[in-house]
Amino acid sequence: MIQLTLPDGTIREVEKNTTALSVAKSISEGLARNVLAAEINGEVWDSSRPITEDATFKLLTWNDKEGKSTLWHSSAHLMAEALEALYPGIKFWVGPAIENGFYYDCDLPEGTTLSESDLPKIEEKMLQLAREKNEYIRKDISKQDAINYFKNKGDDYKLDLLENLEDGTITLYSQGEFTDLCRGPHIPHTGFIKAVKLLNIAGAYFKGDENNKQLTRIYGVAFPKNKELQEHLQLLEEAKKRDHRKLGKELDLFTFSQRVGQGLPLWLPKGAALRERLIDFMKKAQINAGYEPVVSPHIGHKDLYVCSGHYAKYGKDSFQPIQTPAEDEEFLLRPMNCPHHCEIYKSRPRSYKDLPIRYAEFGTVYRYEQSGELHGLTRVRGFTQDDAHLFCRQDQVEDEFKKVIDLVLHVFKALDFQEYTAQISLRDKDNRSKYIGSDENWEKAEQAIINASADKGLKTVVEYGEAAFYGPKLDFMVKDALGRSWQLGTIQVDYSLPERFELEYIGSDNAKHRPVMIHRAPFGSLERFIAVLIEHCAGKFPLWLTPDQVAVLPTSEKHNDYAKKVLHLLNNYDIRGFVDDRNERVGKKIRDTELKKIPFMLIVGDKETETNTISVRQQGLGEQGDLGTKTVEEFSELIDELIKSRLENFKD
RNA sequence: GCCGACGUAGCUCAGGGGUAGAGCGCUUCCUUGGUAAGGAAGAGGUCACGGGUUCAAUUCCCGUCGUUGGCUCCA
Repeated sequence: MIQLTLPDGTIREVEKNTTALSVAKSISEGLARNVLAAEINGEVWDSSRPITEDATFKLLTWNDKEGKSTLWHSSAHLMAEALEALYPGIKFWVGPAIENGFYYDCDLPEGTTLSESDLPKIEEKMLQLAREKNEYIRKDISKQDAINYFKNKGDDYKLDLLENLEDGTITLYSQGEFTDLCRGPHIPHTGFIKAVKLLNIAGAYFKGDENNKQLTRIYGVAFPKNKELQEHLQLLEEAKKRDHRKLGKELDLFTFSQRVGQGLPLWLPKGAALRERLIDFMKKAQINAGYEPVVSPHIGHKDLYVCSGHYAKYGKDSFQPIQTPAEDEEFLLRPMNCPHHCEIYKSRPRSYKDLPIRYAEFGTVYRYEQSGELHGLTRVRGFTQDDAHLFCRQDQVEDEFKKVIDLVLHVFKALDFQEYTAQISLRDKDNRSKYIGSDENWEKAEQAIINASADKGLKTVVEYGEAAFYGPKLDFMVKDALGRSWQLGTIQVDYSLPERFELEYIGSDNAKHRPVMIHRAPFGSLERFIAVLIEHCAGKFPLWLTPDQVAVLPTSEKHNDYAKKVLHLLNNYDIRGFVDDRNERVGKKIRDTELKKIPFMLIVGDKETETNTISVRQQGLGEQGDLGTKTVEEFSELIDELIKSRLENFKD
């Protein structure tokens, strides 16, 4: 007999070689029908694998993350079986479960190509095979036997995998007609897979290296119930509705032009105004936080970027240098603002009493992203960073970090980002040769970030080896309403640039010292930030930021003049909007305004004109939205109140 | 850059070897209407661009440009 410790701490005595599945059956048949795998001593196992010793024991179902990935991994095998049946001679590389489904990389027989129109056929084959309820059978195999098997099958990629595996640890899994090299685990049989959707086909380089052959990658997702698939598809639909490219067009915020060039956004009046408001908001906060605005040009001499090291690292893949005709000098479109700010720092000698110095600039930078990398506003070739560089003493790093964290949280509050995590990126624990700067300084800087984050009560994740070569950093990840994660604000310590630019200050000991530099951008880039913001709020921006706060709706053309007068008054109170003076009924105007998500509708007709008032309706609340009749002044107080509750002044 | 898909009116999209259609939007007219769609008429397209096949191409084929999913997840 052996002892199994269940998650609730109870201990169950069972026969040696019992399987998780039979334990589940002894609890309840219903449970057993839902068991996908089991966690034995913290390792995910097939539910049919005999347990030979005392262990902690947990059954995994669709409700567990590991249960889902087990089913998806098995679905990848099922897809491979279907592919092999439909395309004999196909070869396979790897087919893992991923965050939201699975994929398999494969090499199609010579002359065969796959397109999305082939996917339904593959899905159908998969479901047909699933209904056969074929068991996933695990088999230990010697390395030599495995090599022989795949050599015989002609599966070169699997032989490549086998090379790196140790004899004695190798297992095969088979279901139906398909056998794969696999460490498992898998679900009991294919019948658990009730619904399958293959999502797209993509090229993927063998081992991710563009010098290697490109394989065909098929992405899919699978579920134990058809209803879950339908829900998943609905979620994808919802994501499409929130897509910032779609909403950006609908809301007249930005556009792209083939003539101007790909990846170069054009901001339309409404988008530009929204952007300006964000910039003003940040400028105000930064002034309060002791930043000094600076301005520098969009190009710089090549030598500047040779000095900073950016030329060596990015020069080749960048926009090519601009030559001057007479002097034959070379200039680059700036890919970063920091070198310029270093030169501003260097413009005169600095004393330790001057530090910290905080230079801020909404600096537009240009980077040549590969055409395939471009994506809406999140990946562009010209963008504006809310950049600032802090020059400080080593002993000031922690305090500066805390202040920047405050600033980032100030931004998140104003824009209603409630769910965020902070990632602390530190050096690789083992390999320290790739980092520049002294061990001692790194130690101090890493500790400073950890302390500052803890002090501010941030939910943090520490990632070793994710630091930049020039220093550790703290990145803020924001989740949108659909749970997708985006990296926005960033704070990075830099030991490299002060070195390269030979930045100095005179210490209290009258000797020269090197300052520490901190890069920080709470928005990251305005383009990317606005994109994420659009998706986060589904186009319904906070009141202080939204392009039109009100629509004035006259009930008939007779009241257009009064409506214009109202708008004029509102403008005097810094409230923005427009008059809908179309020749339409008020019901139509309300409907259109509701759909455009404009926060307030101000209806004016005979009554209002006579009494010099407006009838206020709030968007999105239906009948609840009727706030009654108000004077313009009363309404403006209401707006002020609403904005103030969200937008506090940043206090240092 | 590479692999796949897509490109038809301002927007969303249908169509298909015989030179084009819907809804919304826009313009004009009728209506002057009170909290989610009043009615009528009209203007708008070299069907991304270039080449080929054909009596005939927006439709089929090739190329270019652009957009888009992916190219990190290692049995």
